[in-house]
Amino acid sequence: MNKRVTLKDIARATGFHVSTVSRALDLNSRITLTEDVVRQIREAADAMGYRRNRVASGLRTNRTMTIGVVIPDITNDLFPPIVRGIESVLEPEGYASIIVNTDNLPEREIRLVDVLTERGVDGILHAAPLRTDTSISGLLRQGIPVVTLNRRIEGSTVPYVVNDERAGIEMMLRHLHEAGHRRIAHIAGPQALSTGAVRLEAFRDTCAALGLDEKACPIAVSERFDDDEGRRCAAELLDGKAAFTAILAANDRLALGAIDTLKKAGRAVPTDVSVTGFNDLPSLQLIEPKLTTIRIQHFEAGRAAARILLSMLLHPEEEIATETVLPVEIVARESVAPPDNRKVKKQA
Amino acid sequence: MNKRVTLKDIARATGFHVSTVSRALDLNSRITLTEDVVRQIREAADAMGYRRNRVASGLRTNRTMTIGVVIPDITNDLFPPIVRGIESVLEPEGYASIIVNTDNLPEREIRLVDVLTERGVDGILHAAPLRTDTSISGLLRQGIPVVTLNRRIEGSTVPYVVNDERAGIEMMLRHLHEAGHRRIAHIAGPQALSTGAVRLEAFRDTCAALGLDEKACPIAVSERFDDDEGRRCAAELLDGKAAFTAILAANDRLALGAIDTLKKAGRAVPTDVSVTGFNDLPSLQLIEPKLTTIRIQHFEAGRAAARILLSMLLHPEEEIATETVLPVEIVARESVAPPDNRKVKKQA
DNA sequence: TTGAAAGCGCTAACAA
DNA sequence: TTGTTAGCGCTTTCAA
Repeated sequence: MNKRVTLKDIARATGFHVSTVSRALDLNSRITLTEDVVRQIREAADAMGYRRNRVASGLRTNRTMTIGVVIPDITNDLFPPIVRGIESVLEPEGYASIIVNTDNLPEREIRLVDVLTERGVDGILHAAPLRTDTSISGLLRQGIPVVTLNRRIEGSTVPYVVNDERAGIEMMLRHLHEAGHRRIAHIAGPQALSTGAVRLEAFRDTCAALGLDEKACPIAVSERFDDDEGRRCAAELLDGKAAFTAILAANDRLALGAIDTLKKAGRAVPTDVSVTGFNDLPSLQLIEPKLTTIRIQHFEAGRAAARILLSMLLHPEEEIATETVLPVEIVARESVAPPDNRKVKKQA
Repeated sequence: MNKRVTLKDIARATGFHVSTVSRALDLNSRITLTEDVVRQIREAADAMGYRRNRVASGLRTNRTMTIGVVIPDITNDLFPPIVRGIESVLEPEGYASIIVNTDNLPEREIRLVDVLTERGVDGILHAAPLRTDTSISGLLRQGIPVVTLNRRIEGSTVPYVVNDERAGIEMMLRHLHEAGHRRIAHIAGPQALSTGAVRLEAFRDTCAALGLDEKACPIAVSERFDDDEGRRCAAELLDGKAAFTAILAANDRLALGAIDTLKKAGRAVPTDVSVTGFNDLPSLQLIEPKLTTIRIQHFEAGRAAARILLSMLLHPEEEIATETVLPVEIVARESVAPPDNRKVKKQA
């Protein structure tokens, strides 16, 4: 249980002053020291097992080399790749990250952002903030740099990185349209989350652009992005009076839940009803039927946001990209087939 | 961009001394202050939006209220629930966690544990350390409390929380035995990881206990706990001369990969070959055939380890549980069926 | 019960 | 090029 080695200890051992030791150990010090002195000090530091106390240095410099990462829930498959993407950029630069899970609860978000600021994080990466801002304006007032992922803050100068969700929904709807579908239902995501709202809007807009009748495109709105809500919304759609030959779900989990309900209702996928997802979760590869979906770049979103935050920290005066929209792509698999028009008529 | 409010600011505003302010704001201060003074100070602090600077208080008290969590990889489905379990215990007590991903690489582990100690974490929760200790003895020398999860450190006093893996393997092997299987192959996990080694050992021991012929129980050892290695090992087993009617895989991913290879080789699961997993990943529910597996308690393991660490931090003198073994249970689903003896004979 | 003062370990402006 | 000194914001011992 050795006590920790401090600069003072090294100073005592080498005969130099603490400030000299500090400078010798500072990799990007502007001040030039005699090569030999630096060597002596570094060797002593190594031998004694010195580790810089970042708490002390953070207090002095006001930089903790720690950033805060705010996510809804790490057990949601979307976020681990984002976290690793962030880490892949920040870690080589010497930053560590404190991760907090908000569960999309405003009170939790407020409390947890306090947890981060109390610890003096140098900046915050905020993945999936709520649609009504709970904590970001407060952070800006404190002068803490913030970059959001997954969603932009409207009418604000906060830089953001998003996936091109509008394009994704549009591509998917056109894909179904080209396969011959004209009656396409949508299971929308929670409207309290930007992803849910944006995708629904894009769905409506594209329906209009394609000249699809609004009544032929029924919509069920989910409360959460999960299987259960997918099941519930699919049942709601089946119970409705509008017939449909395809379901475009706002994410993969909703799609999987919907497929489950369809199967239980005796509707085969994709023979009777086509179903599509959004996100391209890794686990989809093993699930039958293999889901047609939109691939978004989780890892890359984390990287991009981290790079922006980094440049805000290192070069505060420089211009930065305030808006980054990552391209998405469609992954056509087995859950889409042309509609069976005979059946539709019968049903309608 | 207000500057942060400090104790000094509150002292100036209220007319009291900083030390008085500090005491008034310290919830578990032993020192008694006049009720009215406390109220005045607290009100001023609230009004001014004071947040304690934990960097400064950490420097003074040597307690950062931050703990380090070391995991192999957050994108591995096992770990998010562990992380949330940890958080569920530590967060209410005011602790934040810095999470690092080692990717099971010793050099990374060493570097990242430095990242944690440099930041003065009060303790470390180490999930899945390597079999040969890379960082734990160093932490103990520095007097940093450590609890390991998933694996124990042999011949050491470090408290650990593990799942009862031996029992899991034994239950599963007996389950297959009772179904009539006598030629059971094992796809073992990486032997550099304790989970891989322990499960293999338990497999061998239980085979012996059941009186199964060693030659009837071929073993393929994987390099990683993933689908690809499951595929490769299954192919290796199929190419081998030993016939088998079941594969007991060391985890779910290996099992899923194996099923893929079996299908492609024209062997139906479970009709021709039964396959079992370990861990009970949530995504299994949607994958066909539904895998028979062992359910372990990820979330609860995180909670238990965090509770132990907490008591080490708060009551260093008290006795703590050095060994916690969480029970596992078998989840019988559809990937196990009685062997078709005719086929085995033909093949053997 | 409150105030004064020291100091945690480090960095950086200033001096030599 | 190196040393001196002050101080980041907080806690805590000692004194009043």
